[in-house]
Amino acid sequence: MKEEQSYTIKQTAEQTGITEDTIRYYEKIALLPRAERKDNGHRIYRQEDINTIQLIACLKKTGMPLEEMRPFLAVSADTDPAEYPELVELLTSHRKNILSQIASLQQVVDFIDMKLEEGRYRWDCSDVDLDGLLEKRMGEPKPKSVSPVEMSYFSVSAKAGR
Amino acid sequence: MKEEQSYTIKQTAEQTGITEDTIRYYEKIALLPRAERKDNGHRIYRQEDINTIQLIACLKKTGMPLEEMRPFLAVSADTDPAEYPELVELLTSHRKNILSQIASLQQVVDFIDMKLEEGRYRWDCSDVDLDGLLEKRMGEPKPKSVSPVEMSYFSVSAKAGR
DNA sequence: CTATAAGTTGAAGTCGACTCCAAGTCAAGG
DNA sequence: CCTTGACTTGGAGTCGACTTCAACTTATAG
Repeated sequence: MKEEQSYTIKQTAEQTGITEDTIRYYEKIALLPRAERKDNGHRIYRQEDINTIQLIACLKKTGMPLEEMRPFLAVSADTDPAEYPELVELLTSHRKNILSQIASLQQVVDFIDMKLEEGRYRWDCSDVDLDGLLEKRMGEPKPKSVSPVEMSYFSVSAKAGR
Repeated sequence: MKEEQSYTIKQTAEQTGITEDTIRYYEKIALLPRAERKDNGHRIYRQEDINTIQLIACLKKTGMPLEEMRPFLAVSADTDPAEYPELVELLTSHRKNILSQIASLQQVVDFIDMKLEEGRYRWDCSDVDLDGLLEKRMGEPKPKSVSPVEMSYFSVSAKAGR
């Protein structure tokens, strides 16, 4: 119904938080498809392209290397994932990946919270119920999936006999 | 009560998942304090050191650059954060940081879930209640902090008129 | 007509984080 | 005594992801 709006590279950069240089770079390494050009050679972007760039930005935040993004960008376009079993595989595997990342991050939050609490109450020595400490912040019960291995640096701070 | 146990660099690498080379590298750039040496010059590590390395590994997972870790490692040792206001500042600010990272990650999970759902039910065109879709997975109500901007790539997939 | 702004290109440079290498030391086994 | 293995060092090389650069085109405003 309405003419598809288009944006300059500068506008696109502003909207996505990705610099113009980087956008061109992504095009160069074919992470983005070659953008359409105006008669003067300037790139033009549509909403669709901006969405793609935002997806890249978001995946970047998950620490995914650019090369690994390629298949995701294929999905983001118009592929039906159900038709490509290995894509479904990929999606579910990365989903698992991210969930474990979230757990990692939550651990660091807990670590910080503990350090902050420690500063406030200033306990000296004496074993303290760490599980209890973790439990009492936030309303969420959540599975508490923190592995004992990764948990170990809590103990250093808990005793820190030095 | 019991003699403090010590580990070789190899054992330390195995326990932390960080390679020997990388551990030496961290020492070189003084991210880790110079490790004690045996008479033959070989490094020896204690549990405390292993904990520190594991904290580094964990922070790495949050995408933090090595340089930014330095203050955190100071905290992890035996500093009382409450005595260094700028450290408390730092901790709370990074805490905020991580929470927003978690939100980002959750978005990608939602994106993946949506794509997967889409494949299963195969809707054609027609606006679909995205909020409803997001809401119905997981038990957690959670604030649903996803910004409209970052949300935009959901719409591309939802209509994808192409 | 010229200056300014906004873009173009290909190539080179930078930076963080490793990763690898050569040359050497030391201890134990055959 | 020689070899093997586990380490040491300093320094060089690699890799991903930009970032900067020089030289150029095109459109608009004064």
